[in-house]
Amino acid sequence: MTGPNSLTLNDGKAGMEGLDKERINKIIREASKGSKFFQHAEKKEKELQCKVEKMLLERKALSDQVIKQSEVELDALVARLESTRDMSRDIVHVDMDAFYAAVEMRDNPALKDVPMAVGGSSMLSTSNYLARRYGVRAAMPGFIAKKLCPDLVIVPGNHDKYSAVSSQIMDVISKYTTEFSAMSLDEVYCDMTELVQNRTVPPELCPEHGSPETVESATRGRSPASVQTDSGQSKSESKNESSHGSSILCWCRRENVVWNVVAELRGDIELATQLTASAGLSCNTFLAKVCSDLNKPNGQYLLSPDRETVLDFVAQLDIKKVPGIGRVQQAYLSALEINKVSDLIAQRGVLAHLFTAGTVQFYLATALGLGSNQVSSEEGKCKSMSTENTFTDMDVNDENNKLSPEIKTMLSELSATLANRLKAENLAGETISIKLKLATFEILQRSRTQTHAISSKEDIELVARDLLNLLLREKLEGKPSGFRLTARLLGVRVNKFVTSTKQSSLLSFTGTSCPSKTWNCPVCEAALPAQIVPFNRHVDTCIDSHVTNQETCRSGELVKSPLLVEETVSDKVENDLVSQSCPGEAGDKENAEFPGFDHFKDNETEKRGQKRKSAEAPFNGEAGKWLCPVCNKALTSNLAIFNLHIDRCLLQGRDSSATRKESGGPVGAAKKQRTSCDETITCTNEESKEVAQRQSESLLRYFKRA
DNA sequence: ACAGATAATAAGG
DNA sequence: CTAATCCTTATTATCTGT
Ligand SMILES: Cc1cn([C@H]2C[C@H](O)[C@@H](COP(=O)(O)OP(=O)(O)OP(=O)(O)O)O2)c(=O)[nH]c1=O
Ligand SMILES: [Mg+2]
Repeated sequence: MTGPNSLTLNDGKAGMEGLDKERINKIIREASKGSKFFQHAEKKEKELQCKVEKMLLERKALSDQVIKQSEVELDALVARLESTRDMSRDIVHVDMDAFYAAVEMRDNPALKDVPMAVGGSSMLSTSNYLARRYGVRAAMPGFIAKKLCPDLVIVPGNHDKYSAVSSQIMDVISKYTTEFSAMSLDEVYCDMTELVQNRTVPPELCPEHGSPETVESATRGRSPASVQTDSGQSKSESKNESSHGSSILCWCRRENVVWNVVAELRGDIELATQLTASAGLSCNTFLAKVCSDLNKPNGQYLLSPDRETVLDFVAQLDIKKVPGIGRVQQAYLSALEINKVSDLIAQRGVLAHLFTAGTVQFYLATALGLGSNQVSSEEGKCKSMSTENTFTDMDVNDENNKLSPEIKTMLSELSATLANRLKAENLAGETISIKLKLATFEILQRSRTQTHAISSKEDIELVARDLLNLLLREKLEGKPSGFRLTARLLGVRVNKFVTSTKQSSLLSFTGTSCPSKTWNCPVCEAALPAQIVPFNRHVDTCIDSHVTNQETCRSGELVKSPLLVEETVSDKVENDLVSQSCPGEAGDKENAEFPGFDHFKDNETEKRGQKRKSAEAPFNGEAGKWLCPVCNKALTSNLAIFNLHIDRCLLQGRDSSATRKESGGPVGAAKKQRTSCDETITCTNEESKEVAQRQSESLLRYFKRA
């Protein structure tokens, strides 16, 4: 049972039909063997096979009776799904052909007739159709592609250029409909319903049907089920090849009008960009997407909005063609001898016991050819932003088990670029994650939700470095001294964005302003002269008014705490920073652990120095220290560091109480990724309402599907 | 029971 | 000669506090 994995060719992509898969896989294998990547891929493959085996055991344990029973129960769900079928809209999926590669070929005619790919020797983003004949495709390392096709020309990508071209494409589409949404630079869903209605003419005015006879125009893009003998065939066929203009004379029938409109759209895209697009025409996003692949490149495929036609169409589909079914799902399903979409229905009674309710519902909806017919409308807002870098293997820890300088530098750079990108979109987020890919290709991630949204380079770096430190501690546990954790990738992500009015609230004290001539007030953002006493006085009053005015500010109590703390600061912890003061922390004594705040050391001394002179103490009336409301330790009165400490402390509290609880008794519960479906569709009487609700909720979710 | 946080997995371009 | 991306979203399981 060796299914497809990262070590074998993924065909099934447009332009990759009928290749010598045998030969190609041999070359890939040859080029890969022994590498760390290969070893990791093998490991993952084994793990997957293991899970598949487990599932098969569960499958074996199912009696025919139980399966039958589930089938009956699932039929209710099928009926419910069926009742949601809506084929009234004309949904189109537009997908540029070999997009990046096509742009490069357009701009450099020397690349026109050679196999080429965009990317580098390490990784290709995509390839042109000539290169695909050799098995060269996206997500393949360039050096392996070269072995498959020694004449392959690899050109570096230019994302900005593709982005600009993408904008042109969107401009063209916006002339057709306002209801469209871009899934990527080269993919768009459009709702053409309205346009189609507007451009449909009455039969008596139809160029083709002046007379009553309704002529079905068959084209290359006709669905198999509806191909029939008709007179318009040759005309439509040739039009389809040429790809622009209206290929069908008839403008009185819905399907023909969509066909013509989309042909026109694709023509306009080509006029504007000199690039070709393919399109799928159907009644929902799922079907449209599948269809857009069928006549690639530079073609279109229409699937008639007819229930039987749709059912026949999906039934014969290879399971892997379904968007949402990737290599893992395929492995599970093919092990169950489910290879076509029709098998999903046939084996629904089995699926019910092996997959989650959501997955079963997704499968059934798929088999019914159902999908979302809503494009655009809501959201459009991004939910996370991340940057990551791959580098030659690098030690994470130095000889003292501190973060190595190289890693710190990486983290600093990543934080900077991420902060810039956040700033460009005026975003700030509460959750910071780091990602570490070890030299073994194993991926580790850690995240922490702060009590406030942050966006500055310094804030991001501060939290990210803390997370990385904690991860390092964790991974170093029980390891002999001298052990090095070595990584090949480091990444930083920010999510849980807050609304723009809520962001830049109290606590996003940006260190960026500190070295400059002016400092920005973290509350009102006013630029103030870089003098500590007046600055702090300003911030003080700002915070006071802010706290009282904004009860919605969830960090309000944390902000107030240091202000309300009585002057009980113990002087024993002089220069403490966060990690030293947190309970249970083996603290780093270096201030250098807090990047971007070196200048704060100066500020601290400046503050303290001036405080002795001045009666006006910033933030609190005492020795430049605040008390952590959680652990009661005295801390520097640096807002960012203070907040980091609190976030950490809150977490620590949770963790340690959890540890206490757990250590009291045995903790069991084996993990189960695919739960058997006992609490799902199968139910009786009272539970049914609840389940129905859960299902209809997830129904909505799953129906979005694109 | 529910909601939030976390970490891993899966999938897509 | 080496070399296996980068970015975004969703789902799932588990654990936590309420
Ligand atoms: C798979 C992949 C795609 N891409 C980019 C490059 C592609 O040109 C672009 C669109 O992806 P696709 O639409 O999947 O591929 P394509 O447009 O190159 O070819 P076609 O549609 O004709 O099959 O996405 C990446 O940048 N990284 C990746 O890992
Ligand atoms: Mg494409």
